[in-house]
Amino acid sequence: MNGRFPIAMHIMTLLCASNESLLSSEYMAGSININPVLIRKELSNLLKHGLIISQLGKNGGYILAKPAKDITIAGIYQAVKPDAILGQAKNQPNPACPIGKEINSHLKNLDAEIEQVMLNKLGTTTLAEFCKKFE
Amino acid sequence: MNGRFPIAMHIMTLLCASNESLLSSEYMAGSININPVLIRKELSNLLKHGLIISQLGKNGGYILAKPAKDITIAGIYQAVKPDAILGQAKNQPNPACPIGKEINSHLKNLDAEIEQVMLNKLGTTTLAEFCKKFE
DNA sequence: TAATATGTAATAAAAATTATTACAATACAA
DNA sequence: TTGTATTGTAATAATTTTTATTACATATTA
Repeated sequence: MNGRFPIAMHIMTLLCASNESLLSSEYMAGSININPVLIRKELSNLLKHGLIISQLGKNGGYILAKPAKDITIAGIYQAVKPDAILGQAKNQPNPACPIGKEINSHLKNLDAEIEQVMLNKLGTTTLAEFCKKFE
Repeated sequence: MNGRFPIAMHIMTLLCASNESLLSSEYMAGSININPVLIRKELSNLLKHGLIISQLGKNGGYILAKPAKDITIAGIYQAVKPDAILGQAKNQPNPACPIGKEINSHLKNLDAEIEQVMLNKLGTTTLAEFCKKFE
């Protein structure tokens, strides 16, 4: 996992706290202290996942696509989740080894199980609840 | 998360399947298809965590430190787990922003909760059970 | 029509991961 | 007691991934 989830959470929290006024990528980059282009890339992704809405042109910016009480942390995680939460080996194991031959498929199954319990847990908190912590 | 967990699992599974005969780092590197020095680094770490035992010198190698039924996947994960399973932002958020100022501590709490449910789940499977899948 | 945003491509810089080389220390076996 | 195979680890190089920057087309408002 890289820094995408913290960035996505930061973006969503800012938008939640903005109380439906448009925020610019420049403003959010200032809060996160990161390059505006990277933010816009993540914003593109959140947009694609239907979590936010953008408005082009002057005075444009971003707002949440729906009420924060209807967005769960799980939904945000889904938008940025890596292929394998438990990590992926870069090299193909030796197919002549009885363990090496099969291990990737077993690890993949394990990964799917873990992702499920994570999503269950992350699904119990809404963005609105998370945002309340900042009051 | 990088490739350390898959490597650690591969090592532990090989040792479990070896039925208490010593395996060399060279042999394991061949199954995993990775550089022997990297394997030895991970072996050092597993050693430090008390999961395996090494024997120096000619005909040396590695074996499990205890029966595979007494080792859980959670125990293996603990040996290689990253600081933050949900990822860490590289940059310090803007302390002048009310969200930026606090978000890291809230994300850290969230991370701890998620790690706990992961460990609970990984704790329900032993290495012996995982190893049985390969029969 | 000027100004201010989003959206995105191309590229550069930095950081992290993985691989390699080298060699000391140890223990077995002939 | 000497040669050999193995662990253990440091130093360095190569590769890959992540993050930052530059540039600019497109859209919208005033």
